[in-house]
Amino acid sequence: MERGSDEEDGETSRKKLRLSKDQSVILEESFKEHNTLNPKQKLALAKRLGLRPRQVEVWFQNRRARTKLKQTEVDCEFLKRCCENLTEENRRLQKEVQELRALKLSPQFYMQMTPPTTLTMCPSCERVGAPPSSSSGPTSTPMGQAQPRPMPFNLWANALHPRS
DNA sequence: CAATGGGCTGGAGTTACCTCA
DNA sequence: ACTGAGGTAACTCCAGCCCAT
Repeated sequence: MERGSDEEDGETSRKKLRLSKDQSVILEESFKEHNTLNPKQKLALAKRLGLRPRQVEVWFQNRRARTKLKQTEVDCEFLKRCCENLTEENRRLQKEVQELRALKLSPQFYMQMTPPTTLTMCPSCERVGAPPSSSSGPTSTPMGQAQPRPMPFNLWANALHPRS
């Protein structure tokens, strides 16, 4: 790698060059095609832009860094939304647990209550809390009635495809 | 075949300069 | 005119890879 190259052609201080609009456009286009350059491509691009190969190299390094930073921000937003969804889901489940506990304590109301929200119909088998046809295995629960509960929604899928 | 040293490259972090509100 | 913030070109340092010895 070229090091300390800013004093070539007698310029001792590092002068900051502002790339022209055209140069930026060409660099961006090139970056879209491939975000790294082999030495040949670098040389050709530098020649085309009237820049030193080192400048092209630096531009690509910085561009990759910017891309990564942006992606990190996007990922961060994504995780934040996941967290919010999970918090909300947790709140709901806590509430449901409370309701179920209340039901257990007062069985006289049991028959009048509508089923709790998370005991909704399984989208695949279309049953409400019914056991699978085969006998219950080692996963059967103490109550003997709890079933594998269908997931209300897929958090990751929701976060990934919020509009679908 | 494994070890080693040198050259090259990319990533991460930083600095210096420029622009603009 | 001055200033602080943000953007970015250019830098340093380091790690990883490849290749010749």
